[in-house]
Amino acid sequence: MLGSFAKGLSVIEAFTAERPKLTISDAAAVTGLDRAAARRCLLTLTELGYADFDGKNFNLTPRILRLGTSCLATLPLPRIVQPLLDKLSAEIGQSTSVSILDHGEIVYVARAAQQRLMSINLMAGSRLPASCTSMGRVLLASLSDAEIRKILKDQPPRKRTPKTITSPEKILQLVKRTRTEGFAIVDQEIEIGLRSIAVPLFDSRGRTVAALNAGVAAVQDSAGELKHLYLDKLIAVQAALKPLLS
Amino acid sequence: MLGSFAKGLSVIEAFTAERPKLTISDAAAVTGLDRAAARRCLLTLTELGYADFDGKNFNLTPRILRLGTSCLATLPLPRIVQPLLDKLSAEIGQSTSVSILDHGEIVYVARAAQQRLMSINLMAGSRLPASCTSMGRVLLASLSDAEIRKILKDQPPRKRTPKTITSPEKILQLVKRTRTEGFAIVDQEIEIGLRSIAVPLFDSRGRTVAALNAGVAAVQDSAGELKHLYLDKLIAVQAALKPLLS
DNA sequence: TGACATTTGTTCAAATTACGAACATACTGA
DNA sequence: TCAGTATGTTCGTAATTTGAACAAATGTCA
Repeated sequence: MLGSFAKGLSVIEAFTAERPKLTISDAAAVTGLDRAAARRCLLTLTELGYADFDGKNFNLTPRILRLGTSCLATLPLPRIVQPLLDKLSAEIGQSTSVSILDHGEIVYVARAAQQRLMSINLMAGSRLPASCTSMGRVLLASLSDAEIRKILKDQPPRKRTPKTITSPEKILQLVKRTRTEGFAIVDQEIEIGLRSIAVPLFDSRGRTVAALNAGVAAVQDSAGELKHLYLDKLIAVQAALKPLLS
Repeated sequence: MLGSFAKGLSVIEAFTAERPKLTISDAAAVTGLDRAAARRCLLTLTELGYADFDGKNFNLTPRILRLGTSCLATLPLPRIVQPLLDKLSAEIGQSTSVSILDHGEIVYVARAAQQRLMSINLMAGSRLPASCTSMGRVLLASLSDAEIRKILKDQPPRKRTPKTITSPEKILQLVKRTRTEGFAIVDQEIEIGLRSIAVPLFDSRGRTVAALNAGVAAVQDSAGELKHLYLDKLIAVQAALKPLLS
């Protein structure tokens, strides 16, 4: 285990949208490193061109995107699903997305946006909690109950709207239902005004590798209508993609 | 300079779409590290959850996206430009994008795709050479001639299509013209069948911070028509964004 | 099939590097 | 202005990395 490598990575992760600029002390506080170690990491990042230093604050440069993007590029998934996603999105007139699971979070890997529904700007690489999203529920359904419980325990669901379900047992129940029904509907749990329906995407061997969803403005359709309006179309894409995914 | 941090980062960059899986020896060969060093980096990545090991090959996990995305999230740009980008794209019926410069490459930070024109799938974080793209020419125009020459020398333009201009002096001339005209048109230099027109995006102090473009299928409009069809709309967005960018 | 060659992965003492307590410097508020 | 606090930097010590040497696996030819 290369200690300084691990520390350096934690320093990179310390930069977020809320904290785009960090001083040495900031970085030390966020990462739990001492100031000297944080300084060494930041100086190294700067020397390598991954960060800038204006005499006071450090901030990441676009070069950092090479790291994350080298992985998105690594995934064959986006390229395979994007055409079908665009087609589906145009067909149903709604935003559609594909995401994968990373511990307790879903990570968007492809997206076909129709109009901006959400206050936050989702793009490939964006993350949302799995427990309160339709794609998350569908992805959790592919795990064992024990794994789901561990995730819900390690990252307790936060109440993002008054409708967010935060009880681990209730979520586990909903995930179990998703397992038998083959889809998940989430009603304004991530953001008021937004409902979504998701289905799993299977590879050719039948393993869940991703989730596909459609997001709909709450004013448009009721939660109950989502199934009748969109499930068939989602299932069709699911079937079309199955032989294409390794 | 934390050596093992630097080496670790180079190992992450060794993973690409073409080489999504690497053995220890592969990684060593690509990065120029010796096998022992490459091994330590890969094992560390695996231990931290950034990579998987199947007994033979290593591959990156979605967790890696936290690194790159923490930077995209860092940029206020995507969130500011996306709404106007969507609007522009719908208005002109063409794909539009915003990118920034990173050394000799442009990095997409936001995109509103209308229909897939290009064979490659562009998304936030994608990179293309600056020298043969309309946004790249516009961004290069904000640099000094010496800086441009250095970039063209360090990363010699590759012929991507028969129409790609690769002569450094010819490119410099085109960039100079872009400087006076305020826009750039590139005709099938990045991919046959694709033309594009770009303008710079200025912050409130008048500094070039990004570029905005529209990509058009070559069958639709001639290169000459691009200016009359789209330049006004691009300029309008440029003006609308100027006070919004710090 | 077996023996040789080559490639890949792993170990460990030597050498280099990182660590962090201590020091210096820059703020901050009374 | 000055004490108090927070932030940044240095340097001897201690831990980590290094890479040559070894072992294991894989490929190849008779």
